[in-house]
Order: sequence, then structure tokens, then C-alpha cells
Amino acid sequence: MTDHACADRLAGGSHVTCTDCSLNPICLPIAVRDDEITELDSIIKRSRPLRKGEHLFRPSDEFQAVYAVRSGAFKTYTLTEEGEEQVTGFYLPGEILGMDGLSTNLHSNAAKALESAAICEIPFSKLELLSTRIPTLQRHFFQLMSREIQADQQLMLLLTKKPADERVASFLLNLSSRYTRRGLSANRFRLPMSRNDIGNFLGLAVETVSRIFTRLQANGVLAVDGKEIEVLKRDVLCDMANAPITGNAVRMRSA
Amino acid sequence: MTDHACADRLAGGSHVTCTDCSLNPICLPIAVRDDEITELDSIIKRSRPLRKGEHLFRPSDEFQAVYAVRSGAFKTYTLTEEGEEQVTGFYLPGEILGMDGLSTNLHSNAAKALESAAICEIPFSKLELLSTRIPTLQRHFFQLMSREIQADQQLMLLLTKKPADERVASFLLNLSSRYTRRGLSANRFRLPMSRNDIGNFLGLAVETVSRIFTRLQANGVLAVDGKEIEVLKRDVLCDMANAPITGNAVRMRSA
DNA sequence: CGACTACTTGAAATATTTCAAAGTGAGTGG
DNA sequence: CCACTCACTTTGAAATATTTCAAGTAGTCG
Repeated sequence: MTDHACADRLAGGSHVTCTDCSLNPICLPIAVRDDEITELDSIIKRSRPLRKGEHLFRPSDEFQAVYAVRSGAFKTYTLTEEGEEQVTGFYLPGEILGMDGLSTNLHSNAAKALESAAICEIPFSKLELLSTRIPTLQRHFFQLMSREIQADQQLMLLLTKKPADERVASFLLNLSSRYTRRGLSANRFRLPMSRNDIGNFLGLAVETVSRIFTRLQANGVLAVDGKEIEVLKRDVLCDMANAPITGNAVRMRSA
Repeated sequence: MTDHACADRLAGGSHVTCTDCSLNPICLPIAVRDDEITELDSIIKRSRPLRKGEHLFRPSDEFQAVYAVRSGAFKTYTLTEEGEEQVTGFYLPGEILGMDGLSTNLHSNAAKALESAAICEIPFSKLELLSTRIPTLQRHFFQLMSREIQADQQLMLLLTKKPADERVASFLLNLSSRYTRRGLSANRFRLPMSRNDIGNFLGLAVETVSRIFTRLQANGVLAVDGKEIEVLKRDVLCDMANAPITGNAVRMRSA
């Protein structure tokens, strides 16, 4: 039922190497040599799986590592002064999170598992050291952060200039393209997050998100069954999102 | 009248070194040794000044360098599919821009001088190389990008959860704190950007921004004279922004 | 099975936008 | 140096998308 059998053999201590991991084309730079991968591999800890709702880190936690999602999904969020949540991103298998906190040595975000999840923990000090010796790796992380910045800017554009439908459409297409990258179906997937999280992330009230889903369903654009989504008219969805009609969408927050 | 006599002797070819530059505590890591600064210095080009309205780079320009603002100010922006502008940030002296484009080797933003400006151009390939030898430098740039991500997230929070007044208040306090960092007055400064740019950046219509400025003026919180701003009741402004009443504000987009 | 949380739906309330128009200012050329 | 233009800014009134409030309906988990 759950689809996180994706990170090759599941967690449980069985030591899957980066070389073996099916996600490595997503989370590692292509150009790293085999011996270098091995070196990287040696600093990575494959930690215990997290249960739904568990935190990987919280705001003010010391920044020690970045994390690659092996299976499951995470949301990151900050808290406002009044204590309300602000969802800053979603992370799927192969994507890397935790680079907030690099600037202050304290995490500014919290990261919470949206479902059972497994991660690879990459101690940052070691990664940093390794990066001075493997320029490709240094560049990879520069690029990773640069992509995050670009994604955030795309999102800002969405938030400031686009109506609710377009935000939701873009969001769905973005997720879709991220599933595609892992070889999963572009048009049938399961949302790991709640409507509430989606609304929060997109700057919309839950009710608005809900209404848009029902409308899209009524128009025959989507078949919605709870968190299960099927895209029936991708072209319409792309139109709504102002994205090129072809398969994959605006990138919003990858890693 | 213009206040960009700040980058020590002005441009014009007179070779000001990083060591001499009054901005170096802002744009360089503290821990870089003298001989290392000299090395960094040798790869930096101090380019001709730009006139108001000139572009430093445009979307799709090849990514070759990052830029430290020496004097003046820049805005960065992207274009939507429909060709409208989306302002993504403002950059003041001592701050570094151009790291978008790192991921694709093409700039995704445009950078435009908001007034006469001078910059230090830092060729990225050389910087990258140098970073492998000077770990402090590598970390500095990691941190720079991390800070940009954090700033973007703060901004997203503002955009999705906060009413117009709070956005403007936060914006002003943010600018104020950035001026303070350069030793300038916290409560009297000149906005280098238009109301339009502010609105665009904050996800508000120009008219809304204008109305808020007039209201703040009416309440005696600000004295507004065109782009010249004086903060009369900082505490009120901080309240509006939900920021600690003390001097400096939420960081939004520094560098 | 009951209690909770998540989701949906409708109707009223509201902040912000849009449209329209007038005022201000800065820069240009006569 | 003045007049003129163009771009920016301000202000008001009407329009509107989205939120908020309220209530009902699923699901889900112990």
C-alpha cells in the first residue's frame, strides 16, 4: 500500500550503499567518480526510520547534518511569533533537506515526517571537508542551494501574482514532475500532505484548496479520492498553471 | 546628494583593495587571513560604474560571476510567462547578488541598477577554485546562500500570512537594519526603489503601498518625503511588524 | 464504536485590487 | 530658465477574490 519500498531494500540496518541506491541519480551529482562515491558513502549514516508525525529536527536545533529522503515524505515549516505554522516546503525521496540552519548553525525550520520515512544523514562538517577535496561535490551543493533559491522565487511569484487556481495547478504539476523523476506515474499519485498543509504552503485557506479540488473534479480535470489524485486532463491543468502543455511543470521546490 | 561615496574612493579605476574597503566586514567572512584576502582580491574585477536603469545581467545570460555591490542599489527580478515583472530582491552596498543561475549556469533573474552603482565582479569559476583551498571561503558562500534561503522563507511567510501594513512595516525595518549595518542612520534613509517595486516585491498593488505610506505618515509613525523616509515612532512600526521593539528588524533579504 | 481530526460546502464579511483621475516631480529641449 | 512631457505617486469609489464563520460529513485510530 505505502509506496516507500523505493529506497531499495528498506531501512532496518541493511547497509544500502549510495552506489546501489536507486535514488542516486537524483541526490548525487552525476560526475562523481566511483571511489569518491565510496568516500561519501562512508560519512553517511542511514538512520532509523521515522514514524509519521516525528520530527527530524526542530527550530533552534543545532545544525549538524543535511538529510536525503530515502522513503516517505517530509514537510518543513517555521513558526510565526504567534506560534502559527508556516509550511516552507515538501521533500520527497531523493531530495535533500536541512540546509536552512547552515548560516546560523541552528535550524530555522522544523522538519516533520508526513508518513513513515527513512533518511540518509550526512554530517555537514564532514561533507564540507570532503567538498574541498571533491570540487564536483562542492559544486553540487552550491547548485542544490541555488536551485532551492530559484524554487523559492518561483513560489514567491505564485504567491504574489497568481490566483488560487493557478497556485494549486502549479503545485500539482510540480509534484507530478517530481514523481516522474523517480520513474513514477505523472498522472496518478498520492499526496503525502494534508489539504491544510497545501493551503498553508500556497498561502490559501484550507477551504479554498478544498473548493478548487472539487471544482477540478467537477470539470473532469482531476479524479480526486482523498489524497489519491489522478490527472485526467493534463493540458487543462497546464493551461491553468501557465505551464508549457508538455508533460512536466514549473519547478517549485525540488532538491 | 547621492550617498554612494561609501565604497571608499569612488570607482573610476582607482584600485581599492578588499583590505581597504569599508564594506569588507559585510561582504567578506571575518576569519579570512590577510594573505587569503589578497588572493581573493586578485581575482576580483572592479568594473565600471553602471548608470541608473542599466542591467548587470538579464535572464538567460550566462552565469559567470557573482557581484558585490560597492555603491548604489540593485533590484533583481524575473519575468512571468506573460512578461510581467516579479521583483525578487533588493541589494545594497556590501551585499552580494547573482547566485541565481548557479544551478543552470544561466541567470534566472535580471539585475538592474536602481541608481548609479558600482560593483565588484567575482568570477565564479575562480571563486569556486579558491573555495576549495580556503575552507572559510567555501563556508562563507554556503552561508550566504543559506541566508538567502532563510530570507526568502521569511518573505514567503510575510506574503502568505500577513496583512499589507505588516508587510510594509517589516520591509522598512528590514531596510533600516541593513542601513544600520553599514553604520548609517537607522531612522532616516532614502528608498532606492519605487513604490511600484516595493508593491511588486511585497505582493501588493502600488496603490496599497501608497495608501499605507500616507496612513503611516498621518499617524505620525513616519515622515515621508518622496523616497526620503524618517521613522518617528520605531516602536509602533516594530509592533506592526511583530518584531521585537528593539532596534533592528526581521531579516528578509540580506547578503 | 466513539472521539478526533481532516475535509467539504454554503453564506456573509473583508481586505485588497482594479479602475479612473488628478497631482507631483524630475528631466529635456527650446 | 521656463514650459512640457513622461513617469511616478496619491486618492477615491466600486468590484472581487478569498477568507472567515458555521455546520455538516467523512475517515481514522485507539
